[in-house]
Amino acid sequence: MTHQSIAFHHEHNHSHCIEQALSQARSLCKARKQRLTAIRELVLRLIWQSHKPLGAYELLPALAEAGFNSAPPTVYRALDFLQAQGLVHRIASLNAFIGCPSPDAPHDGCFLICEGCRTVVELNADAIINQVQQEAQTMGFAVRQQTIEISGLCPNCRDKNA
Amino acid sequence: MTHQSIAFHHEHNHSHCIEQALSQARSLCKARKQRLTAIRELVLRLIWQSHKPLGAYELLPALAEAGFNSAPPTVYRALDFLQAQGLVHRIASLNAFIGCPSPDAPHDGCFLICEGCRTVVELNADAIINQVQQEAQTMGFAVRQQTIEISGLCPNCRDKNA
DNA sequence: ATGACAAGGGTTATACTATAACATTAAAGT
DNA sequence: ACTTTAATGTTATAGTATAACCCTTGTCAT
Repeated sequence: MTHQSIAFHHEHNHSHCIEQALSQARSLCKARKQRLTAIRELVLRLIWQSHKPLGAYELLPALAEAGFNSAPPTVYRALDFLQAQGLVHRIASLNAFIGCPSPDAPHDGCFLICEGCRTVVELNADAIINQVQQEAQTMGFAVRQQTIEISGLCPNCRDKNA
Repeated sequence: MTHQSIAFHHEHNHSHCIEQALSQARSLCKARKQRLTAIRELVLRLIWQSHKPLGAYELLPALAEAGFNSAPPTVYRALDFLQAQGLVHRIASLNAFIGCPSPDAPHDGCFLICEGCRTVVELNADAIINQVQQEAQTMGFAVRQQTIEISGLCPNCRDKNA
């Protein structure tokens, strides 16, 4: 099983995903002298509770339960920080957020979004990105950011429908 | 000048773009036995008034001026129709809509979005789409829809900034 | 230590985007 | 003409995101 396809196998031990994401976040923030505060860490943990993206407003109840303010700015601030650190990505086509499995280097994700189970996998898609760069260059266009979101059916859900 | 790059040259005779888009829309709808009503045609014309995407709410004042109801559902219905006919695309990363230059065959667009002048160009990006298909196939993922939106600077704006 | 400054968070209000639900009107087919 | 369907009008509301202001807490130089 490749790293990338793990999320499409619902039998995987997901607590590994969570713990790895959190410990990586802690060490990255430390190295960058950024503060992974309680709110920020909680939001990151909540987002990593599954491989399904969560909307900002879905996070608010859990913040309230944990005793924090649960007005929208609170969660958007945390999300802004996490995005800036590359710890989460925003999925524009879903208005939702997903944890980034490789936050070491800043990058734009390339996502496979299952319309059956809503699982999202981030591809390591150099080939696609290079292709985009090449097309853009032909037009004299200087790429700054790429939004690449592919919707369809993951292997599991495709088989179920068949 | 290629068809695709026209929008990045602001000297082009844009009335050609508008008239071509509208006449093509009329003939397509006729062939498909779909009704390009006054509201729908107006919305399409408004969207084609530039190569910059427009938000749904930016269209409402013009609808009101033309004597139509200008509540949100009116414009969203028109946009839904135009999207279904492939006459406009929605840009997810901007929550905005842009005219499609090649509505004959249904397709997902691949867009270059200039952050300087906000002009958007739709690429004819078979190479990218094939690359995406290939990556997805490797994962056993069945692609249904692609959202590919590239932000950056068009040739004009890039030169200005330099 | 302490004061100045910057960063984070609380709070209220509001902007922006999109759809639900139901009533009314207009068009198309018979 | 009658029926049926499609389109539009209308009101209300859901969902997403940010502005603005204030207070608290952490950081750092002195």
